[in-house]
Amino acid sequence: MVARVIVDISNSEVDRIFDYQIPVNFDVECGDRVLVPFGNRTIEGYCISKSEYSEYGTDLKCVVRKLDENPLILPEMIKLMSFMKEKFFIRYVDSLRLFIPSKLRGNKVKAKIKEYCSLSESMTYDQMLSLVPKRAKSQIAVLERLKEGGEFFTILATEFSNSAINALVKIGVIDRYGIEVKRTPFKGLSATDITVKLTDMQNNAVDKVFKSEKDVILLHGVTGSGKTEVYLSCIEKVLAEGKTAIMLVPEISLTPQILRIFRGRFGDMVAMLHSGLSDGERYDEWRRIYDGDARIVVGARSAIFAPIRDVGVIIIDEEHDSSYISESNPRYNTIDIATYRAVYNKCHIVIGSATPSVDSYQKANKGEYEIAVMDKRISKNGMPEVEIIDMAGELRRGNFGLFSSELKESIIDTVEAGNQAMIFLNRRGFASYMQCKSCGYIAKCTDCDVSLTYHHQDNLLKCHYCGKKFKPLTQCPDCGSESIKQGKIGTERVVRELRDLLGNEVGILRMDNDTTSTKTAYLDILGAFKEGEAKVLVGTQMIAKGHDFPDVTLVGVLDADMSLYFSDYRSSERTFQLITQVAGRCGRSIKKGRVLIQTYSPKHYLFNFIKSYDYKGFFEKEVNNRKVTSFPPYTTIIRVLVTSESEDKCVDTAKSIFGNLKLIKATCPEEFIYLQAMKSPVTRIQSKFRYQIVMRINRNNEQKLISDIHNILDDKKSRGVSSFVEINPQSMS
DNA sequence: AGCACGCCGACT
DNA sequence: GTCGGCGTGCTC
Repeated sequence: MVARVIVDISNSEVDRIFDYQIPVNFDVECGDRVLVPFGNRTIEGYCISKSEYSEYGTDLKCVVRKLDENPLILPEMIKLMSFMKEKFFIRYVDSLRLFIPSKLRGNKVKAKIKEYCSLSESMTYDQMLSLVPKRAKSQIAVLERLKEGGEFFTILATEFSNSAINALVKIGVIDRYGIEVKRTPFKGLSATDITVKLTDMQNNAVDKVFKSEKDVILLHGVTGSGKTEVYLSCIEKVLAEGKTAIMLVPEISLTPQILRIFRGRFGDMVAMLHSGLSDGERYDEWRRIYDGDARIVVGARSAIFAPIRDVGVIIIDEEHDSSYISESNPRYNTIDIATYRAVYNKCHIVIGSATPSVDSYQKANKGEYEIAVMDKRISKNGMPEVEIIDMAGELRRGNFGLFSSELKESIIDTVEAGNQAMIFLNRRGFASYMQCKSCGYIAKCTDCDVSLTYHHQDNLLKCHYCGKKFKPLTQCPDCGSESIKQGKIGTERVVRELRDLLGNEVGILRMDNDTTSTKTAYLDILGAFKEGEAKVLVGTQMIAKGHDFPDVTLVGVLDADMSLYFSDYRSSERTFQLITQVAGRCGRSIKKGRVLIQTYSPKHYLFNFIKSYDYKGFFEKEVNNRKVTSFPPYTTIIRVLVTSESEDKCVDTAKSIFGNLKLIKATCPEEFIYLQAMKSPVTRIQSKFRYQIVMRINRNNEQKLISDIHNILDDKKSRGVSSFVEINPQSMS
């Protein structure tokens, strides 16, 4: 027999099937991880199929050995691998690497061993007592304790002295040995069981999910309408049928809270998978799923690749979130992967959001997706009232501060009433740039073509693209002037202004990329806020999603128009989603909430839709805009990005690719709405120059064109230059 | 990816 | 003469 093998080398040159002879002394199964000779070395590979003979010939090398007892790659995942190659042009190996924990590759797996103590089985309890000196009180106490059952050494050692335990081990009365323990993420996390009776609205949604003939059900439910209960109910239903479930949330920071709820309902049947786990934790959780011990997987994007069998439902919460689209290699779209798995498992996908993406809502409108609507909050209060504050008016009245007088008063009132407030500003740091007032010089990164952000806490200028740090400007390096201006305000500055406003006694927390660098930071900040240790939480978009704080009665949005005028076709959509999501953080329980939005363009149509919670109105307007301007979902944007440390090489390669694309365009000019080559908006990142070719094409034969583009890039690749394709990119920097 | 093979420059 | 630079090609 011949094993058809993908070798574990991520390079397009070797991303194809190699045939190997299966020796007579052992067999190889599909999905097995194997060791194979390759050139003059021996490497790992994966058997993806078997065959009687090889088209390559008879001169085959032999598989050296199998690396695991059982096949690691499920048949479903081998099929998914081919799908990912076709749909996203992802290399076979890169897919396979997504399917298994990195620790397995190269046999780096080490089970976690903990020392365990128990009474010796070779004698009776009385015999033991006779061996222990009568006055050795603590030794006897240890025996008493172990009579009830074995215990981990570390735990035993906190209750009794080390020497007593060791003495008992020495005389052979108790055994001490290593046993394997699973590394469970957030082990100590308290479980909350919130079993509640579903409302009619929720029941209808659940019914719709299971009755639909369509694969995908879009659950459009306003913030606070109880989508989580619908998810739990769907999962309960499929578990009862002996099936399993996958539940995805957009951000790692949301996993603890959802895990808490899931553990409360389903116990340790729940496993968690995301990139924030340690290698050991990830391996153990993966193993629990693979072995069938865990039947529900909760996680971020990558959890869609969990090795789970008999999937009964796949749930994607906050469906509109951009984190579901992988923007770095390997690039894929989670909803497409989920759809593939759902079709394979003959189950449904539920995608939920208060603010669905234009793309998904359009599909629902066209009948491609089923739609279930929940338009009322669970709490009787209804949606919080939204007020738009004209900051230009504030300026005219002589208020040059960060907060409008309305917001200032509201914050003080909220804190005095014992409630909590959230202040949202989607910009971190203290000041977005530093500029010389006399000559206009702006501090820029040496490796990237971007201005540096000033961070007050560590008194440094930081590059938000590459992370490089610089000394802050005290004097202009060009003209020597000492008057330096600080650019737009960030979250750090907001905290300082709040301090001035509220004094030192009121707790203020900040949550953004800078304060959440450690593993438990999210939990610490969110926990402290939930406990009421702080009255105000300041944050970037991190605070917008999913969190449920019953005491929050005020949400303030600063600089709401900042993302509105980005030259990106999705900026209105993103602004609408972001502001609606933050607004939804308040007034979720019995207390009434209030939302204050500060902007310099209060007349913008978007704010009317936000104010009246009119998603449909927003959608109609937005989709019409996209139609008349020929933007997605009516067209597809393709961007080819070429980067190199050498600007000449970069330009040469980009020009050459552009030449080929113009030839393609000549054969079908009607398909192209736009085709241009240019410098990338950020011309250099991490010392690499960036040139791009952007095109907008009709949305019918796009897959063929994208495939051609990939072939062109393969053809034009040269040393020191890298190039890749992006479809409808989230950002164009 | 790695490793071998191969063809030109400056060195004990 | 030859050690070593990295361009090119191949891996069942």
